[in-house]
Amino acid sequence: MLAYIEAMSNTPFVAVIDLLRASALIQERFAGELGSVHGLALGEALLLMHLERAPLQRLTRVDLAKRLHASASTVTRMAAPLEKTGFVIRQSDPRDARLAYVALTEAGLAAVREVRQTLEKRSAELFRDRWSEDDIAALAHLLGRLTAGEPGTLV
Amino acid sequence: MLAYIEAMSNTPFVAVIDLLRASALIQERFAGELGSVHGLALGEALLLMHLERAPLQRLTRVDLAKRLHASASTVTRMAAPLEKTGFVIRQSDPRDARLAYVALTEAGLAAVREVRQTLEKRSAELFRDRWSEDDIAALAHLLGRLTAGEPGTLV
DNA sequence: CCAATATACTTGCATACGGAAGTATGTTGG
DNA sequence: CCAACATACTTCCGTATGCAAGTATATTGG
Repeated sequence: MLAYIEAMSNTPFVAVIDLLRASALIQERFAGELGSVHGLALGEALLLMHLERAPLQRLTRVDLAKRLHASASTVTRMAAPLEKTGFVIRQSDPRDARLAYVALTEAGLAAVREVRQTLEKRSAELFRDRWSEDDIAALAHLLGRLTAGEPGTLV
Repeated sequence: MLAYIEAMSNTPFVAVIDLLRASALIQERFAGELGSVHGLALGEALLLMHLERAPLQRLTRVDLAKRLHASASTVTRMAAPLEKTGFVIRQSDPRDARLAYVALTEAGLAAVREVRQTLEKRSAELFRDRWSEDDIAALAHLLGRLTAGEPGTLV
């Protein structure tokens, strides 16, 4: 009862805690199939999805870092194996030699489209039980407001 | 426009993607102050909060692992520095010698209460702009449905 | 023009994580 | 009773991450 009262008076905190728990749950549930079926980590999939939605389907490493909420060094190291697989290639900017774009290849585009389908399937399964279309839409809308200020689009 | 149509027909996917992004955003924003003010990582704070809400304010390592969506080895290693700090102590079960409880100490209880206050403040700030009480409550309720099956209570 | 500063990226280092293997204890079926 | 299996925990190993430092290029202010 006390927990209930406390929860009612601390709605933002409850939302944040449940959001973190839901995120961990989703990552746990999605990572396995993503790795075994597509050979990609969740982070790599998100990286490719950002590229897919970017102009010219390419982004600099710092832009990717901001979109992925990761450090620049992490992006550098994430790009290396994807480059080796042939999903991305390195491109330089003739006007600014500091920039090293991570650009999606044809193979990468094909891969990210398959990955997206897998993620869509699993996402739908997540709400299969006792969730109305309106509930899901409401959740998506509210979460969208939280991420409204973030750079980049993934869907 | 195409993205808009696609988004509308893939609401579960949109919700999942935005949930992951919101989670990364929150972790990024909370981790700094949590570390500098309380000397704790976000994961350590969640561990202590689980202990605070558990019966006898203690849990076995496997229970903690389930609640934290972490591996058993991770919990073992997370508990070590907390034990060194004096926030938790190791307890054994007289009936089952395999069990090694992680139990909250008085110092740990004091620490987790302060951490909780910090998290509550930051959580409130997250919704300070353009969020009505009803919006926050709706979000908390929907996220609560996602984590309803999870073991343990944090709020 | 150029010195100072800012930006983009990479690499070294310390830390954190999951999975597999190992150890210890508990449970179960014959 | 005890052999086979299950459970709880720890340690080892490979991998991933952030931060700080280093390099290279671009921009800015005098």
